This record gives sequence, C-alpha cells and structure tokens, in this order.
Amino acid sequence: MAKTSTLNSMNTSHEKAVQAILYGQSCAKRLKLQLDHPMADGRSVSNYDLAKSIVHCFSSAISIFSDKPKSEDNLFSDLSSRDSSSSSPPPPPPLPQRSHSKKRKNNNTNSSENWRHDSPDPNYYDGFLWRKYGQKTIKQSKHQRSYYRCSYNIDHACGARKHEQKIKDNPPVYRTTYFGHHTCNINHNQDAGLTTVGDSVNDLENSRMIWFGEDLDQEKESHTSGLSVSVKHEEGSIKEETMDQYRHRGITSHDKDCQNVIKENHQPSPSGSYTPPSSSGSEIDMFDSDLLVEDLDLWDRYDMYDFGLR
DNA sequence: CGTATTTGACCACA
DNA sequence: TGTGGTCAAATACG
Repeated sequence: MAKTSTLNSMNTSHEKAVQAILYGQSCAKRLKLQLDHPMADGRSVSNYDLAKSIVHCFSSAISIFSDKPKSEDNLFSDLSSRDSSSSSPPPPPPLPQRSHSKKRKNNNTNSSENWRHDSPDPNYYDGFLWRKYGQKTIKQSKHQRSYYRCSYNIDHACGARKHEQKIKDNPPVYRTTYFGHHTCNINHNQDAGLTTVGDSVNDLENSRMIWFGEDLDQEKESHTSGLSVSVKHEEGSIKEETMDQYRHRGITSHDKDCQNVIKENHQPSPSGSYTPPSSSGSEIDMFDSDLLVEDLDLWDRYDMYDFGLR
C-alpha cells in the first residue's frame, strides 16, 4: 500500500544499499584516521561509534540486498506512533505494576505495544537490566514466553516491561516485545554504545539505529515470516562481542550497579568514548584514507544510517 | 544470606 | 470460559 509511495520518495533499494556501503566505507576510513592519529583534535565521533556505524551500514546493505523485504525483525511493530514525531507526545506512562490486583494490562493494544525486536541471541542485551517475573506457555506457540520488567521497577518506579519468546527454531529467532517506557533513565547503551534498542521514551533516536533507512510502511506489510536471519545473526554476534567487552571490564548484565560502573569508566558523552580493542586493523587498511569523509555534512546526508550515534 | 529465577495460582479480558 | 499477564511463594544461585 504505502510501500510504493514511500519507495517513490526514496532511492531504490540498490541505491540505498550502495549508499550504506559507501557510508560504511567512509566511516571505516574515518576510524582508521582516528586510530592512526589518536591524539588528533576535532574528533566529534568516538572510535567506537564509528565502528558501530560501520557494522550497521553493512548490515543495512546486507538486509537490503537480501531477497525479502525487511521484516520487523529488527524494527518496531508500531512505528506509526513513534515515527519521526518529536512533535507527537510520548506514550503515556504505563500504570504502576504494583496495583492491588493482578489486573491485566491492555498489552494487546497497538498503543501499548511499543516495539519488537527479533534476535538470534536469547541473551540479547538491549542496554537495560531486566528482571524476569513470569513465564507462560502460549497457546499459539510451542515455545514459552518469558516476562520481564525493568530491574529498577521498584527503585525508580520504572514501568518498562518486555516479553521474550522464541518464534523460530531453525535458525533460532527470539522475539522481544517491549511495553511501556523506562522512567528510570538508565540506559546502558548510552555508555556502552551498544547497537540495541532503547528506551521508548527518550530513545527515539536510539530506535532509529535499526531502521536502516527502510521505509516504515514496508515494515507493516511484512511480518514475522520474513526474517533476515543472516543479518540478525551478524548483529547478534556483534552484540555478544560487545558484551564480552563488558565482561572483560568486570561488568555483567546482572550487575545492578553496572550502570554506575560504566558511567565511571566512561566519559559522560552519550555517544560513548569507550574505544573497543581494535582486534585487527587489516580490514581498515584496505581503505584509502584520502577518500575519508571529512565533511560532517555527509553524516547528515546519510542520516538514515544514523544509528543513534549523536 | 541476599538476590534472582521459577512456577503455580490468581485475575482480567475477549 | 479460555487465554494471557501478573503475583508471590518456593527455589536456586552466587
């Protein structure tokens, strides 16, 4: 429906993929330059953000090149209420979980189901700490659904919740559906620079990072059947890698104080100043640094590949 | 021993 | 009335 009209207003998929790759290349070159000259001034973007952007650009390109239209695997199911709406009011805060009764919330309404994320990794780290409060066998699915709420549910009266359910066996795909929003204002992503989904309140920018510039209407047409598992798998491995970095730094997702540790270990910059260990610069070396995009306007130009780095 | 997870029961909604 | 969401006691874990 809106697919064609949206596509008309955008470049073709091929062009978008090319743009993604080119932009990733630019980021890689920029990263190389920054690594070559770590003491140079004028670094508006951290190395890690650059690396993150590179990964997503290529993931985006792969996704575009994949045979299926991008499904909601790494996107949100209810984008219309969130899309580009700095003007639209944030969703109303969820009701406190601790009502006197076991009242069921209206989770089935589109307005309360904020977004979903599919991942091949059941331990997918989205930057927030969650506490499991239930597990249920779902009639429609052979897999059980796990219920989580924000670990700061009590401390900060945070009403964010999520459901996690395995929706596909081979390859495994785990769908996480998020409800409500974080009022705890604790998003480890900001410090970790993780390429994950974020708070539904003030992480609209974060959420953009996995839109990949695809038209959103297209998302609504394709559903769970069209998972770009290969792409997601790559992302999952990357996230695991990122988590390993945390673990190496003595931070685990189960550490309730980890956000404090992170904040202490990192600069307060939202984009994060943490530079991951450069495992190998070999790939970067293939780029010619004289092609490096110095003009930051290009970042704006490729804003659709902005994954929440700014 | 404190905290997180599990699990059966309870409850509301369709 | 069936299903799914939540509670809270029991259990597991570090």
